[in-house]
Amino acid sequence: MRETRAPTLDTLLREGGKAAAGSHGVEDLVSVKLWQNPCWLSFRINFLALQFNEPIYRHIEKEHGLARPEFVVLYSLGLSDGLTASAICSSSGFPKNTISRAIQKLVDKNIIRREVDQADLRSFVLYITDEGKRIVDQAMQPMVERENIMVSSLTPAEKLMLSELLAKVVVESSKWPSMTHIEENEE
Amino acid sequence: MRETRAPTLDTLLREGGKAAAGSHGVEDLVSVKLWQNPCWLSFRINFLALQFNEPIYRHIEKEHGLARPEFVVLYSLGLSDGLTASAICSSSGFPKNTISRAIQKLVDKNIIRREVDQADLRSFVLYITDEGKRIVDQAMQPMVERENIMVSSLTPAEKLMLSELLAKVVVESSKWPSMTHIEENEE
DNA sequence: TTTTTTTAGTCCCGTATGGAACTTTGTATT
DNA sequence: AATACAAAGTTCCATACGGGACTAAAAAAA
Repeated sequence: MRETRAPTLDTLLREGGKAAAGSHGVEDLVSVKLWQNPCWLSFRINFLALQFNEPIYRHIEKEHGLARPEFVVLYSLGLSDGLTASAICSSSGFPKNTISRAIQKLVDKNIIRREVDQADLRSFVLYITDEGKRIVDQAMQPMVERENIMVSSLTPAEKLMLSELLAKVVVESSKWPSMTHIEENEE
Repeated sequence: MRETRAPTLDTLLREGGKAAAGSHGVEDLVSVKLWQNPCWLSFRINFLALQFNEPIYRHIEKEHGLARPEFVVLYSLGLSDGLTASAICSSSGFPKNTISRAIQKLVDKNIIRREVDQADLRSFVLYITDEGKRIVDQAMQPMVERENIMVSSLTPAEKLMLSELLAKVVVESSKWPSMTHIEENEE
């Protein structure tokens, strides 16, 4: 009867939502990765990121001829015009050379415009063009739709809760240690 | 006074957690992407995935000489030994040629072992070796630690809630439309 | 049984990617 | 003011990646 003692928090987290889910539908290995995984969070997050990104970026590539880094730049400017390359880098996580190339392509395609920042001659300020706006607007629709589909099984209250919890984690992310030198077990 | 009417659900979702967060710490563009973004979910998810993956995989590469696809294979086998390549593909989202290459490298390094499946001569069953087990065990520690750091600002109840909500979404993912032919606005 | 279609995995190849070095400008230091 | 240091972008280069064609085996259809 030792088996019936209260489960640890770790176990609870790992098996979070298992009871509610039953076992229908989900692929075998997916359910293992869901319920028997010490890294409950990273699997869930990565899996969902992938499920979202893969079809969306494939579609954007087909429809607008933009690769992912290009669209990331465009999307960022769509949310906040007049950005600098490095701002886009740090908010998106792409390395600066990748973003640099993306910017050049977008400039060539007349989707964005680039002006020297008079306050800092090293950097450029980027502006979205009308053509660019047209593209983001159009590309946004499928993205929003897919998001809605993804959370369609949640109640409004649950959606809100999810949004808030994730936001909380994102906000705290600036305080996480940089993990540059993780404890080296072997010297 | 029109502005004071109740916000829509969309607005609530987008601004989920804003009140609680204040504006301290978070980078400018990050907070725009958090609070003024029609795609609240995908940004949060992608951002967190990145914050997790980038340092972890850099570390694994440095410490064990394994690229991301290789580690994905190894990790999968660590959770459930005796898998087939295609199972790993569909649970991880990597294309099969990438996984195939990763498997070959791992076999060469004696980290996994590959046997022909007698029941289906096309496929191979993969097994983790002792060396492989050693590596996963060792690589797991920093992953778990980083996860814990990521959610360290949440209460146990919140962690559990987050785990359950994400799991629920993952479980439903098998039912999402494939999005192969998104509504083509232009012919 | 024969034929057709799907599935598992590999191979080929062009390209996008990201590390590292480099240039230029701005900021700290002395 | 001179010197060192950091930051913004670009360029170079090796390579990992993924699309697509291909082979072989299994399943489905005829």
